[in-house]
Amino acid sequence: MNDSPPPGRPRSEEARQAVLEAADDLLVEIGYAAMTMKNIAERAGVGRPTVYRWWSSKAEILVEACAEDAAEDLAVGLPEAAPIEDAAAELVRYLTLLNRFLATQPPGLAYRALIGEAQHDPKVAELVRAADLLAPPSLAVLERVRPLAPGMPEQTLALAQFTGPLLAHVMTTGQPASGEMLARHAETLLKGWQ
Amino acid sequence: MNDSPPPGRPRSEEARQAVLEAADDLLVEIGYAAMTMKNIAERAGVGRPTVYRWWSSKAEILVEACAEDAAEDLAVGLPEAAPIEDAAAELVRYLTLLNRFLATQPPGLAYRALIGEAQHDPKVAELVRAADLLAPPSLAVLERVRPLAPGMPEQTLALAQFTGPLLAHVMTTGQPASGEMLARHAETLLKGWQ
Amino acid sequence: MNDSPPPGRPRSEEARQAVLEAADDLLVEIGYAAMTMKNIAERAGVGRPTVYRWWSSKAEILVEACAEDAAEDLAVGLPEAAPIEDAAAELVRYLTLLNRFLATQPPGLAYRALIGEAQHDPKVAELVRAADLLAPPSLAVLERVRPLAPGMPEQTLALAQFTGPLLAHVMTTGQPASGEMLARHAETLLKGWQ
Amino acid sequence: MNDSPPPGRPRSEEARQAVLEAADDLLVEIGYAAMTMKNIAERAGVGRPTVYRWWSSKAEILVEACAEDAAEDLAVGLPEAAPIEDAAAELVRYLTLLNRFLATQPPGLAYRALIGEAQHDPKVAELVRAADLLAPPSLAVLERVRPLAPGMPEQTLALAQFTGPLLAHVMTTGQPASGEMLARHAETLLKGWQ
DNA sequence: ATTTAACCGAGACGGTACGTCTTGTCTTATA
DNA sequence: TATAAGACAAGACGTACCGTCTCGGTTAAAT
Repeated sequence: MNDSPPPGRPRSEEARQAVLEAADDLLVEIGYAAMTMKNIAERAGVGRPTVYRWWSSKAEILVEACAEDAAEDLAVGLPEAAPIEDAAAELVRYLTLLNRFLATQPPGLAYRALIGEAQHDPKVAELVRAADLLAPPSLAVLERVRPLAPGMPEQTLALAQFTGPLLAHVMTTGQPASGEMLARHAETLLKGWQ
Repeated sequence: MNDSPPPGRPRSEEARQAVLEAADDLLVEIGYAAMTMKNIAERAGVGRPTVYRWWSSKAEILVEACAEDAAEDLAVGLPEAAPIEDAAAELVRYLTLLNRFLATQPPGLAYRALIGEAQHDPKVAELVRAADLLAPPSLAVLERVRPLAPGMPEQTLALAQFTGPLLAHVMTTGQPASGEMLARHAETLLKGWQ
Repeated sequence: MNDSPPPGRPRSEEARQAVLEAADDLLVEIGYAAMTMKNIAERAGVGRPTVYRWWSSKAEILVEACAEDAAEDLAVGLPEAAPIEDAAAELVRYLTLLNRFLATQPPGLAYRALIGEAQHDPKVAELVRAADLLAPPSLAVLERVRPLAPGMPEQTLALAQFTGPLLAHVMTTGQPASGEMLARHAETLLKGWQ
Repeated sequence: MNDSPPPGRPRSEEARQAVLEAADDLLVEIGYAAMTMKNIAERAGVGRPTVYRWWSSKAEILVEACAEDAAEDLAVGLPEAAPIEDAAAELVRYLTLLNRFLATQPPGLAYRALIGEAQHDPKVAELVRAADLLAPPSLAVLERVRPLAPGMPEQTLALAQFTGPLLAHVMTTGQPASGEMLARHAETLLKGWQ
């Protein structure tokens, strides 16, 4: 039914990409705090109203900019069969990935900046919650080593226990965790979950 | 040696208190994002340069404003002897305290806001790290149930495993954890640490 | 020769009328300053590029919109014979008409707005000069009571002396002149021209 | 009584002068239409809020900028005694001054721009009316050759008859009047006023 | 008692991002 | 080819806050 496009000039995909890339670049180059809607627009070579037409804040741009990249960076790429070979190794493998993601990779920096902003602004909190970048890949790994009822409490706790220590460590110290720490964390978890 | 006070009018303790209280109030009333050096000064009935003379950012004010209160809110007030009666109960007791602190109490909101800002601004990150509000009380409780070598890796990991899941849960969902979650978290930890 | 219509869709007379009427209406409703090409187009229910295709500024639209109306409003409608019955009365009659035109009638408001804009923008100045709304009817009346060589200096001066005081009065005070003022002005002129 | 200055940093006379001069310069260099609050501020080397703090529009700045200059340019500098020697010469002398003022001198351009803007904006109209740049010097000359009751109608008409034709001529043609035109205008007036 | 020096409040300063507006051009599908 | 709809790049709008400065006035130790 709704097979005719809306009237008027269609949205420029070129402009959209330029804005997302400009936001990515600026995050790395000057940091979240120094990013403004103004310099994103200038960097993208795009009019300011064009930015405001499609996003209402730099947080919204970043969410869109890093959602895809994050999924990519956190994809473990395991063989789907043969899951239970070495549970600890699988957890450590993902924790190592996540550690690098949060501490050094641009989408990880964006994620931390967004979680940070979420503490100041409920709208950003809702955005980040809706994008839900971390939970799906983390749960996918978790469930390879431990069946979880999809009900809230058990899943929620396991997820918090799995990634929470790492997330909290990186966010409070600004440094990645050591490999040893990750290994011993996995051990503890598996022992506690027995 | 340096026993003579500096010449000139001494710093006004009254002004200092007014600024700290104004910051506390504004955080609750309008939130971290809407706080500005300007409205803190106005609310405190203090000149703007007076604020800048003693603090260089709203983060610095908040750190000073909430440091004392935080210590107070997180003091468990246990009898110092008779430690090992029920380890799980002690952990849960502290987690409950911390849960309420982070999710509902003003100094806890300030702490989260500061951790958030720390993701954007390295100076704030350093400030929060230096104030180190959470680690001491958390470690105090931890060591009642488990001796920890003061060396970094073991202590750091245990601390992250203890409080990290809760901190991460509150910061990503904006909601307090359930009592059941805290209880089962303590159980898992003790089992994993055996 | 050129008797075949140009190819393609012909210009929409409907759109032209809609734009002119929208300009007229907006001038009265919101004033010249608040008029924009944008709101003229919206009011007319016409695309913005359509407006730009045919007019290059709101001044140009107004000139076209008020040219015809102005001529109408300033037509005295005298019997063509029997001119010299009462020269003063004829002058006063026209001055009264012009007074009302400039101070209260929409095309008069438009004319004043255009003369105003002409002080800022040479292109508008040229436009208004080319449209020449006031001189022809004023000269027609003048020549009924006083023969004027068509050469520039005499005609130009007489015209300025006749309508200039009224125009200047309305433009500087924003108010119409009083009837007495008009009558005494006509008297003075006739005496000075003897 | 009110002999203590208001608290706080006093207004910077330097900034005020810089803004007025920038406005004057820009009017001549780029014209009224192209002037913006922004480029006035930049040209003056002054912050934009400083401009808005003291003036609410470019018209207001121009009124303040040209008020003094206008009075100066229109001061005839006649001997105060011996008035009635040659009435026509006196009128022509002033008309010549006014002609040059309106057609070529910066404050005159500003005055025309303001009268123009007054047709679009009632606030500017009121401003220009309040500044009343032209009437006082014109009336001073008028009264040297013809006593005028200070009551409104007579004075108002005489003023309009004296300067109105010149003002209207310059504003509608954009050109100065010829010397001959001014001379014959003075003649006509004196004859009409006998 | 006077001097001195650093404090205090108030508020203007130059600067810059904000989010909105209009400008004139463009790209679509439709007529 | 003209149309309406509407997105586009550009840039001015007027407001807010930034951090600094300049005032007059206050406070208390050192003269």
